Amino acid sequence: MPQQKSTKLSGTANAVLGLLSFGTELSGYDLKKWADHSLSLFFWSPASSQIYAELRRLEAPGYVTSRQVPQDDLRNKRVYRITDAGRQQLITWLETEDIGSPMLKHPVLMRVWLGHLVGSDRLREVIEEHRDRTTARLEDLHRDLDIVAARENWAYPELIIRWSERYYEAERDNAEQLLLELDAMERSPTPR
Amino acid sequence: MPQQKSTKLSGTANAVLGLLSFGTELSGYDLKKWADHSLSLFFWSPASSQIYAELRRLEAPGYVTSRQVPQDDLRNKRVYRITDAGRQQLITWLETEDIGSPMLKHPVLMRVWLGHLVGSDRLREVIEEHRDRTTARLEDLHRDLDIVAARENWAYPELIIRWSERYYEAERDNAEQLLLELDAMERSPTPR
DNA sequence: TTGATATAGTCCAAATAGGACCAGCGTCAA
DNA sequence: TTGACGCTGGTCCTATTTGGACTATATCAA
Repeated sequence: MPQQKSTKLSGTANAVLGLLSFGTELSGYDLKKWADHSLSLFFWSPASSQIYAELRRLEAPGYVTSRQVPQDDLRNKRVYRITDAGRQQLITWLETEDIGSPMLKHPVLMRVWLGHLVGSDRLREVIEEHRDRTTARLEDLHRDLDIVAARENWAYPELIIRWSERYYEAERDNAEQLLLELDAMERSPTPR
Repeated sequence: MPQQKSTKLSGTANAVLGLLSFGTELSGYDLKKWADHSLSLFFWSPASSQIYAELRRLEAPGYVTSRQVPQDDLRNKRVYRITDAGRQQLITWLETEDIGSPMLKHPVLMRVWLGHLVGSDRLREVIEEHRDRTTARLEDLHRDLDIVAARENWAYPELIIRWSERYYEAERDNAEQLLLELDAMERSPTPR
């Protein structure tokens, strides 16, 4: 019976527990794919090395269990499953950890901010590309929505996808507006 | 004459150069405050230890210069100024570095995503608080806009603030919509 | 037959966060 | 007037996290 010492878990550790909390058994590799696909919409996606490290750290206090699955005669993979203690730990974290502010890391806005160094043609190019990539992303999301909506017990992830759709729409519109304001700036008597 | 070896600079290093590129001489402490205030709108704000480390790293290849400023008889501070080489380095970085995707780290959405563990009252509470904090932030931003608009040479930062206003408005509306969808979910025949 | 892509990881260096600590000064209240 | 607290201006240390290089095998396509 493994002791669950109340070691503070990092955000990444709890994110991994979160992925496992939907019930399926997953390998580190699976977790990375899932994270890229779902978690990355609203949180970062941890590096795979980080995921493997967290899994080992989660196993010691008994928050997850693992077993070997033979793949073929030479290889096997290790799949992980959340335990009741792990689920409880996650719930406690969700309820007690205070909720920080959202963080945004936006390379396009970084360019705009330093517009005085960039040149407005290049700037416009960057923004237009961002707008187009956002629009493309929006279509992917719409496909994801169908997939997620079909599953049971996925009502909350579905909310996330709907939220993301609205988020990307706003992003696209904001890019458009930014282009308009750039036009206006260039026509106005801003001295250099 | 310091050699500027073309050592790759980290994102943080370039962000610091960016802050200095507006022309004023700044101490590490000033830079941290500025970063918290402006950079944090669309990029993260580096830890102060990180800022001091980057400043030392930027001085070696001659991207910034520094001088001591006596404060009182016992203490003095060190202020930094960007050099032409630094400005050129920053421009090169802006033009050649490829532009990654925006990254979002959103603790509120994390809670929503794990809604099956959280309980819908708590969830609603979290979202409402987020909406209110966003609204408050919006007012601060509006004040900042007046300050920034008054300065010359700050047209691009002004664009950023306008962009952020639209961003926070969308965030507020999205939170509101999320609350509506939660209501709908609870009235619908979702088992458990 | 060669090469690309997917699976399933490990390892390491460098970047980054974040808190503890230090010191002096100013201010406000008890 | 003494103490508490906060702001300025940092340093130092540890833990976290990233990201790339590396190892293998299997599978599919040109």
